[in-house]
Amino acid sequence: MNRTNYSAKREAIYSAICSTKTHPDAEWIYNKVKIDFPNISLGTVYRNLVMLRNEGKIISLGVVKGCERFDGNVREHSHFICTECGRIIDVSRNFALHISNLDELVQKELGVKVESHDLAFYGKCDLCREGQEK
Amino acid sequence: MNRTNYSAKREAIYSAICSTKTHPDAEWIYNKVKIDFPNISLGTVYRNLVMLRNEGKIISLGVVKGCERFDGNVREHSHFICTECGRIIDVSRNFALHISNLDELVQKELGVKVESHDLAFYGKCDLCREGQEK
DNA sequence: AAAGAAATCAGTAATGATTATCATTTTTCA
DNA sequence: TGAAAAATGATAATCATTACTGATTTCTTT
Repeated sequence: MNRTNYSAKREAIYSAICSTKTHPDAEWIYNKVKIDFPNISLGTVYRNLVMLRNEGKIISLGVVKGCERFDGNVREHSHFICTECGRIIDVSRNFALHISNLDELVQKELGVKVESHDLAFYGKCDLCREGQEK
Repeated sequence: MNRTNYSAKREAIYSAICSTKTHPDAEWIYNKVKIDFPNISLGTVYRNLVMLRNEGKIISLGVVKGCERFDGNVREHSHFICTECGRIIDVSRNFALHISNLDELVQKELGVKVESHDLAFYGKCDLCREGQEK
């Protein structure tokens, strides 16, 4: 198997993700890292996102409006996703107690191995609501 | 505003989605409808998926392995998604009571309008587990 | 410290799902 | 029925992501 070598770029990518609560996509991360590494390639960002995700250092929040979004906060927490602008906001209230025991129920019912779960809320964020005052 | 005219193809697309529990993607639906409408275009499928979703007759389950997946069952229910093969399985156990009251908490905390939520479980399905006997 | 091996990278081409376009066909309703 | 509106087929365009390749960096073993 391939080992993992040190990479300053990978560290910068990870730092960029952890530096924000915007749950960025590859392009955002690329532009952020570019400040310190002007010659970085977008392909390098994508390649390292896969590696960081496999290592469990970041998680994917899925595809929102065509772009995959990432989070450096790997502790269990829920998100609100605005269906209008695509903004993703952390829900600080912890719902783990409500859900963690459900994993076992799903495993039993379906005969599968549940490794994670995700609770997301969808709707209109505050900015989009006032933007259309409704 | 534009009205919505009758369309036999749209009905067939909706029927195709409701005829299966596989939570299909556009390509699957296209091939299914093609049996009865050999000249249907893939673009028509995509166009009608948008319309059916806007009407609330189907829901999107998000992008799994690069393809958006759809469900004709719009009643609240959770899904298990296999991270290996992309299979999506309905969870029959109803968790609505665990979650519905959380919408309000999220609205209060973030000042947003929550319109829906989604609880998904991820892991390895029975087939993928035995396929790698582990 | 230096060399060879392995991993990472930049730059660029390729991929593939989805969307847009437009001329033609179908549906609606007066 | 016939004109206006909506839907469609065929195809081109878009755009996020992946694959490729030769150069560069990191690691290991002297």
